[in-house]
Amino acid sequence: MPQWQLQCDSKAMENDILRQSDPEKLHRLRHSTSHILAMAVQKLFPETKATIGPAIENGFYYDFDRPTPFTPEDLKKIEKEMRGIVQQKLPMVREEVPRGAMRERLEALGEPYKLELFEGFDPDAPVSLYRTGDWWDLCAGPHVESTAEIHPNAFKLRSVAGAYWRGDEKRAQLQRIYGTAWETPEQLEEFLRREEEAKKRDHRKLGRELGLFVFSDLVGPGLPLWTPKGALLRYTLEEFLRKEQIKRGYQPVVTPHIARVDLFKTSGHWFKYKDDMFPLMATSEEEGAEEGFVMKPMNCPFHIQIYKSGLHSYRDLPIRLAEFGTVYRYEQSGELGGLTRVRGFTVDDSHLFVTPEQLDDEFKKVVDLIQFVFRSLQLGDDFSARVSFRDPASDKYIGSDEAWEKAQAAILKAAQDLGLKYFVAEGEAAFYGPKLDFIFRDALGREWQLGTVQVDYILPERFELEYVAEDGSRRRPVMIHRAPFGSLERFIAILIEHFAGDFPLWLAPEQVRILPVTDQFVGYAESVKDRLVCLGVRAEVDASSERLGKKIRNGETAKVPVLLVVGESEANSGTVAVRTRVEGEKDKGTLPVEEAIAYLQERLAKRT
RNA sequence: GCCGAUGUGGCGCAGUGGUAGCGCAUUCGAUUCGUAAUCGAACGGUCGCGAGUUCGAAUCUCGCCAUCGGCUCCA
Repeated sequence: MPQWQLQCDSKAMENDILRQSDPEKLHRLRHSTSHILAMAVQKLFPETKATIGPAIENGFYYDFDRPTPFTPEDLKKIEKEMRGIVQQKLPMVREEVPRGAMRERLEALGEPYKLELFEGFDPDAPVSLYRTGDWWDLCAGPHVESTAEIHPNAFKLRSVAGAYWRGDEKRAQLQRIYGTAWETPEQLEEFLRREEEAKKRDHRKLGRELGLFVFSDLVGPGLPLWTPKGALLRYTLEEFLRKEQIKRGYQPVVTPHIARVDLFKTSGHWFKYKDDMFPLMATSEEEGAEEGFVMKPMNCPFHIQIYKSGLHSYRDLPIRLAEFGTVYRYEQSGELGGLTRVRGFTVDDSHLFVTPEQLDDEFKKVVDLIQFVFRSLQLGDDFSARVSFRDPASDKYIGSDEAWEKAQAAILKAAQDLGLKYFVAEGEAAFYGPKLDFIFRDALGREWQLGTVQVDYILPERFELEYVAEDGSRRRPVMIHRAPFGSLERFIAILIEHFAGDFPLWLAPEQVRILPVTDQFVGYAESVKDRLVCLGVRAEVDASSERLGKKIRNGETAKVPVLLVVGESEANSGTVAVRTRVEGEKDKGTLPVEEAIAYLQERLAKRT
C-alpha cells in the first residue's frame, strides 16, 4: 500500500511514528523551519530577496528572488547554517507593528515582495512580524517559541525548483527551496525510508520492469507504446467496462481521430482550447487561413454529430453513446510524465443525451456505474469526490450564467442525494461545464483526476440539439459527459501503483505460469497449460533449463499471480503444486488439476 | 513553456582529459535439479544528438533532444 493509504489504516495509525506528533504542532514547526531557512539564506547570500515560505504536507518551502539559482552545494551550506542557527536556541518572538511603521521597516529592509504582500493585507487587521535573533520576517505566525524546539537532525533540504511569484507565470520566477521537517530524527528517517518504498511502486519503474509500456524518442514524448502485456491489461479493463455498459443501456460508437477544424469552431474548443491542440493540418496555402483538419482533443463533438444525424423522440432518451476514444492534446513539455500526463490518451468516453426531467436520475445512474467500477477494481475508498465549479472571476468559460447555475445546482444536488463525501472546488470546472470528479493520489502522493461526470447545457445549445417532446414541440436535451476511468493511461498508472504491480488474477497479463521441475515434465506442463488456455486462462510454461528455484524466482519477480509446479509426483497423479502471491496462502499445497481450476475460477469470478 | 538536475550495451550501475568496464538479461554449451539466483563461454556500447576546445573528449564549453523534481496548465 502507498504510504498515504497506510496512514489511513486505523490500526497502522496508532503505531505510526509519523502520526505521533500533533498535526498543529508539526505545522508550526515546519513553518518555523522555513523561517530559519530564509534566515540562513539571507545570511549566506545577502542579496537574496525573501518572499513567502509556508508549511506544506511533510515539510515546508521558501521562495527567494536572486540573480543566480541555488546549486545542490548551496543547499548543503544552507542546511549547515540552519543547524547552527537552531542550536543557538534563539527565541522566535512575535511583534505587532502599526501599519505605517511596518511599511517603513519593509522599505528600509529593501524587501519588495514583502512590501507587495503587506500592501495587499486587510487595512484593519493587525500586522505582525516574527523576530529570530537579528533577523525578522513579516508573518502572521504562529511559530515555535524557540529554535530549540527544532531538532537540528530532524529536517532536511531536499530540492530547489523554479516557482512563479504569486503562482502567475507572467510574473517573476523565483527560486523555491523545498525541505522536510519532523519532530525527531527517527521520524525524518522513517519518512525518507517510506519515500524510498513509495518509489518502488512508481508506475514508470514497474511499467518497465513488468514490460507493460515503453516510450520512444522517435515516436515522441508523451506518446506511450503499449507492449503485448500492457495491451492485454488494457483490453481486459476495456472489456470489463464495455460489458457493464451494454448491461446499462449504452450504445458503442466509433469515430475518427481527426476532423475539420470547423467542428471544433462550432463546439467552441478552437477558441478556448487552441493552445492545447496539435496544430492545424492546413489545407489552404493562404496566410492565416484556418481551414483544414485537427487531431481531436475531445470526443464530444463527434458523438453530437451522431446524435444529430437523426430526429429523436423523448421516448428514445436517454441516448447513451460510448466509445474508447483516443484524443490528442498538446501538453506543455514540462508537464509530461509517465502515463499520468501524456499527449495521446484514450478516454472511456460517453455522452448521454437526456431530457431535463431525466437529468437527476441519469446523473445518479452514472455515479452508480463509476462506483461499481471502482469497487470491482478494489479501489474502494481511495478516492475523494470533487464538485468542480467555475471560478466566478474568470472569463475562460463558455455559456450563459443561467446555464452554469443550473448545471452546478444539478451536480451539487446529486452529490448530496447520493451521500457522497465530496468537497467543492471553485475554478476546477471544464470550460464548458461543471464536473463531479474522482481524485486519486499516486505513489508519490500527487493528486490526479480520474473519473469524471459533467453536466452540459452549453454544447446542446451551440450545436442546436433537439428532441421531439410529448406535445410535439422541439426541445433541447441536456448532455452528460462521463468517463469512469477518465483515461486508460492515467487509470492504469494508478492501478499499477495501487497494486504495486501485483494485479488481481483477472487483470494480470500472465495469470498462471507452469514450472516443470525438470524438462522431463514439460510435456505434462503443456497438457495442463492447454486445459487452462481452453478455459480462457492466460497461462505459460517455463520450459527453460533453469533449476526450479530460479524458475520460481523468475515467476515471483514477474509477479505472476499463480505458479504451478509440476514434477514426477504431480505428473503421476494428475495434480499441480499451487503457489500464489496472496499473503497467508503462498503455498496452497498439491491439488488435483480440477481443484486448481476451481480455485482459479473462483478468484476470477470474485475479481481478487 | 519556465527553473534546476540527469542522460554510459535491453535493465541497474562504475569510469572526471590518454584507445570503454561490472552485474543482471540475451545466445551457445554443460547440468536434469522439488519451492526466490547451477556452472562455463560468447554476443552486445560511434558513452542522448550536433558543434567547439585540445596532440587527444564519456570526461571541458556551447546548442539541441529526452527524462526526472518543481512551477504554470489539465484525463
